[in-house]
Amino acid sequence: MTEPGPTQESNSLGARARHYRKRLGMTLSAVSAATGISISALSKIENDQVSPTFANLMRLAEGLGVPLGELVTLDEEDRSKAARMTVTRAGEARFRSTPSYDIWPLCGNIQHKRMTPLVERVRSRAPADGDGLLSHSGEEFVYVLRGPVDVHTEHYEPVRLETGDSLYLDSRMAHTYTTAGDGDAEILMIWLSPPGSGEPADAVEALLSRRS
Amino acid sequence: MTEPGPTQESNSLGARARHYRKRLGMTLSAVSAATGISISALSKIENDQVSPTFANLMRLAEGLGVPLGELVTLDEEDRSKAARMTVTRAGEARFRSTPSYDIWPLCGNIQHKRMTPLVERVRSRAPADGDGLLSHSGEEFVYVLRGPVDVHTEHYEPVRLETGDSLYLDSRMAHTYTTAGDGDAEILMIWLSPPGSGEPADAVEALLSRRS
DNA sequence: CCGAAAATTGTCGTATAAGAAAATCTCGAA
DNA sequence: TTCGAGATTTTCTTATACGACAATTTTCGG
Repeated sequence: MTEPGPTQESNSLGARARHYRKRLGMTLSAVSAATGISISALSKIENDQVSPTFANLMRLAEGLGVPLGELVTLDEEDRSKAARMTVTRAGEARFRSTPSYDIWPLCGNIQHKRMTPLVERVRSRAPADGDGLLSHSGEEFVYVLRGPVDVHTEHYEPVRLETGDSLYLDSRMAHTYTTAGDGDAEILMIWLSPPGSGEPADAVEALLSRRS
Repeated sequence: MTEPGPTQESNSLGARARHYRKRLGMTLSAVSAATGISISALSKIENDQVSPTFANLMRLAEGLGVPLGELVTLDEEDRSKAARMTVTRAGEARFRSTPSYDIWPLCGNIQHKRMTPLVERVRSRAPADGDGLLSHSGEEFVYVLRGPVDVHTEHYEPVRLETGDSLYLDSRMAHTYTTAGDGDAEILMIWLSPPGSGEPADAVEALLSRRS
């Protein structure tokens, strides 16, 4: 029965569940396989036709790779921004450097952005060469422009990335990058500061100072 | 041991529920009155004899004055222990497509990431070719892997990006990408969803769904 | 327009959560 | 120790989520 739709509950549990599923490009049957919940039950959950049990909520969060708190919590807070668009040409970025990296912050002239994009040239060949493993807040995504690159972390075995490979990691886990080939490697990194930590206006400076 | 006794949380839902109730010095019947949940149901929940429905979880969190995420989420150690990393090899990503783009979501299997990285192959040569200008919430960063690419927006003149150029834009401004060369172009896009999207604005979904 | 995949809706049997009331437990006071 | 009143747990019955299957409907690409 289609309730007159008091509101298009964009923040209902079902809407969030669907959101996370779509985000992974998964179908209901894929989620069903991943969670053990039947397709029909999933459909009813996403359409808010049932009130799922806690057990199924946990399975669903697990299968979607979303923290349970995230799945059930309604977020609030809408921030507005003035910034609209900025372009950085190849080679136009301002150059910075640390013992282990040459860094080109991208799109630095936009003010209210929450992601911090950088191109880094990796010069060191071993973790000890430069700064060692570093831990900081936030998350980072890395796309290898010119590899190979080795990723060293405190919890995983080193991973070798070739050109075109990508990686996503929780920055709180200590990590560092080294070049694994003959010459320098080059990576594109996008760093995302945690929600509470103000504008990443000086994010690059923070990174640079941490690394000195 | 001398456990100071301050909130040694068991990671059981019932234990947490009981803890929050005790902290308020409330009795089961008081909570029942505050939440509308029967006393017996509350007792069973606290003893982990049942798997409460989502409806009751919300009422319980409300009545206890605890954020729902807090009530259902395991403690901090668990959260940080989920030190996470994921790698996607070049060409390993799942393939999706729209009339104007071929899309490879990257690192789709990591838990709780806030950025959504994609590689997109841009096929359309004019904004009208495909989806037209698209507006959604959040921010996006684009790095051109193989150009040239034209960026069309509602407020700016079209911008031509060559290989290695990058761009940062407020996704709420309608925009689209077209290839400006002979063949297809390829871009790396990182989309960042807003902290609390009152609007179900999922870029992947928006891109994948033909129109909206 | 067509066909295939995905998603929704409906039914039924089963498992189990919710609610009401009775049974048991706690614990302070006489 | 006993008593008793509130607090909690344990029956019961009822309500409803779940899984399986089937039938549409919707979506989306060709």
